Amino acid sequence: MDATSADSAPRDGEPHPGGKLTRERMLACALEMVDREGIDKLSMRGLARALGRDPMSLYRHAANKADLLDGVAETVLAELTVDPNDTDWVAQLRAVARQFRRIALSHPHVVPLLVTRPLATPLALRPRGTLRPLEDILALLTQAGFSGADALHIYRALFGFLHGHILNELQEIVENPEETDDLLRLGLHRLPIHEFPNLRGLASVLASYDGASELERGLDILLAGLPTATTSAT
Amino acid sequence: MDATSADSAPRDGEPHPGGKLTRERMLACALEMVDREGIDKLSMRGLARALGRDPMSLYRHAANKADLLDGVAETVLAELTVDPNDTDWVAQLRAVARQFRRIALSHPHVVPLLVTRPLATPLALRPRGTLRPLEDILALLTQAGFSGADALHIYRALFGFLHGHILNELQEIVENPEETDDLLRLGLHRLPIHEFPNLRGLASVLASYDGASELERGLDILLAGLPTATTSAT
DNA sequence: TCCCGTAGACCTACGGTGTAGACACCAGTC
DNA sequence: GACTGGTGTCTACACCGTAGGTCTACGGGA
Repeated sequence: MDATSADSAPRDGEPHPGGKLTRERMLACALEMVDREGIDKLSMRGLARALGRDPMSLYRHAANKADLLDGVAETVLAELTVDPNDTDWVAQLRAVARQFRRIALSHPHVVPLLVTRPLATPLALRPRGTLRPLEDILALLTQAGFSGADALHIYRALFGFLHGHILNELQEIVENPEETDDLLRLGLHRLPIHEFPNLRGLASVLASYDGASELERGLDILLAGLPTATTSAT
Repeated sequence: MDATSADSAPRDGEPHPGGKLTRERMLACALEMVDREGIDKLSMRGLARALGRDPMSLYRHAANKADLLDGVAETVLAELTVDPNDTDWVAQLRAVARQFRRIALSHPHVVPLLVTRPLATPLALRPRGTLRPLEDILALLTQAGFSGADALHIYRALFGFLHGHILNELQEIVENPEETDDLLRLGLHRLPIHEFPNLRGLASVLASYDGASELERGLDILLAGLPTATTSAT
């Protein structure tokens, strides 16, 4: 009675294409959907449809929708790797920053989750994968000679800046990409001239935003200023 | 037949307590609900209930729910005032930063809206009240001698930092406020010791976070570093 | 005076949502 | 064989955002 399938199909003709459903597969599929259609198009039912399962199956692997979203954020953040043994802490932080930017830009729809979910959960209850970069950066900085308090301070300054920067960068949305005139491209002609003279005058500058170099300039300022604001090390 | 009410009641006995519904009243009520119960407890139907109207009435004053949320964010941001004629631009930016922090802390549930809504809308289509601070700060900085490009750069750096800072500060959630031991207060005892030694060791530092002074230190670094990163003025 | 346009409020209804609760099935272990 | 715990499924409930249509009051020409 059974078809060509391996030992995973229970009885009917191939009900579940790829064997058992795991949390990882569920999260991967959810991430893919979010990347494609944005965060509020993700529904439990839609996700189940994409996986070919019953919607209620998902609740075996996530307590509720919030938990699923936490999982998606954790999946993305897991791409971030920190080397706590790097002896050049400045270089390592720069590397982390660039990595973070790259990850955020490749999952723009997840960014609201990344910056927003921690507001709802006490630190110790957050997904473990979310705390990993924090722990590793603390290790990096204490090995570099900073006190725990200063290390924490630097972590906060760095990620505060990173979150702010990425929110800035993702706001650069062009309204009419095919238009050549910057004012029209950005839709700024809609603003009344006498109320927003400065803003309208900056069309060309707005249009030429360069996120990568903006990040570097910010890092320059931050990393130059940090040691003097703490009891400096090395 | 009519009761004590003023000239606003049409016929039945006092159908609408306070006269006609306006966008301002609707937004004020929405803001109050969000402040009280958080953002995802706000529904059109619930809001209508609180206002004593039919749910569909709200659509006379907001195109849809997203527009309503934009309105709430705009209402909050309207509390922010910038004096573009201040001759001391550094002091003025500091004042704006402190104001922003105060506003954000008094409406913590709106913060996700403040940092997140702009990601969905091109700059020129955002609510006007949202663009006001930008325009005013550009005016302030160009009057101080900065080029338009540098002014925009400084605005971005400031608000990037502010958003990052406030997201940081609002993450400080105490799990068991009545507990005296910091480790238990923050729930850090739940983390495995061998996986998160540094983080667990920082319980006391985490518990004594001071947002106000953190903001000031960040501003010191930022405002000291900015002029050298641009073609400095005054 | 009549007429008409418009703005505000309301009602109904549709197709979606998250998820509680109960039940069926299976693999292992005693 | 009986029991147990993880997994999948089905049904059902309460709620959501909002399209479409209707009723009423009001203001301004004609």
